[in-house]
Amino acid sequence: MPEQNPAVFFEVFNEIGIIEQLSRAVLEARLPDGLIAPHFTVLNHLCRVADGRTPIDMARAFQVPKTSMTHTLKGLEAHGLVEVRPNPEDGRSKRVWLTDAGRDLRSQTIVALGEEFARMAADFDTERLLAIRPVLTDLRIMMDAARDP
Amino acid sequence: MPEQNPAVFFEVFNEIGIIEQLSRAVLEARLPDGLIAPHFTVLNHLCRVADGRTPIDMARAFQVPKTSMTHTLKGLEAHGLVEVRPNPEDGRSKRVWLTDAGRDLRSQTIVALGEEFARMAADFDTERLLAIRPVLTDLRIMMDAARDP
DNA sequence: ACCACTTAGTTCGAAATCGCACCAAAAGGA
DNA sequence: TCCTTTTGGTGCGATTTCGAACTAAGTGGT
Repeated sequence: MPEQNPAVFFEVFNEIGIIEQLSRAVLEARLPDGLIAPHFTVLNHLCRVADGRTPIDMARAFQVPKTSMTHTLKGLEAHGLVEVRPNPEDGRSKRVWLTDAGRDLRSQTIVALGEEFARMAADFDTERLLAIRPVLTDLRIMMDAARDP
Repeated sequence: MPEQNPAVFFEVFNEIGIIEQLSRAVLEARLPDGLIAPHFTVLNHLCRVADGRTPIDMARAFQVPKTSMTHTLKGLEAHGLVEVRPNPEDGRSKRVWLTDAGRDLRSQTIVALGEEFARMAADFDTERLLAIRPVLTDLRIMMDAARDP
């Protein structure tokens, strides 16, 4: 007979914390020196979602302070992976565009990660991941909606 | 017809990254000023696993550099939550002991989190968490074993 | 006993995160 | 229009993370 035991949140969050750390290490091992996970996240977002986004849009999308986004974009710009240009429609803001180098680096990283994930898939049934994905997504949505505004 | 698609790793890690961020925010909102998640992790570990652990043991358990552990312990010590004493069995190392204040803070935080998780359980069926927990655990174990030594 | 090697911990410096304060531009009400 | 408020972005400083180099102490081979 199942009971609603909130303690399972604790255990799940604990595992998630460790997996996040390990998966971040996997990603960063495949990035050039000086680039870390947040840099890749921005490249990926611009590529998948919408090139030409404003910094504040992305800060909100990733739920990081805008000062952190400024800093991350500085790093990407220094590596020639994005271009930050003024926004002609709003003098306060800017727009961030991928360069060819940025697009290339993102693609290469995706490929390298794909290879690594394929190796992992030999040791771990991806069916089980398919099964938990919707639960993680719903959990994320619930928590996102619940955070204090 | 299911196929082994490594891309599901990407999606799962992405959700996990977001949930980690949100759950860390939930924890840190319930900690006193100046204390963050790693501080609590150490308190919890000492309480649950073994009081009197050496710093290097905990650094390895959490897979953080030993310099980070030194820093975290400095913070806990400054708040009077742990005591760091020399290890009589090994002149190089130290042992970390919870103070009463440390034990109390850990308990109170667990209670506060329990209340928060109970609220979450009203919006999210904990049966689904129970179901994914073994998958997360196995995934963590697989990745832990796979990381380059 | 000696000496090379390993191990635990710290110091130091670089990079990252992020709150606070600030500026410039936009928005909106009177 | 004028003036207040809001919004996007940055500069600054405090804290965190973490690698490199160092010290002190234990280990082990000869």
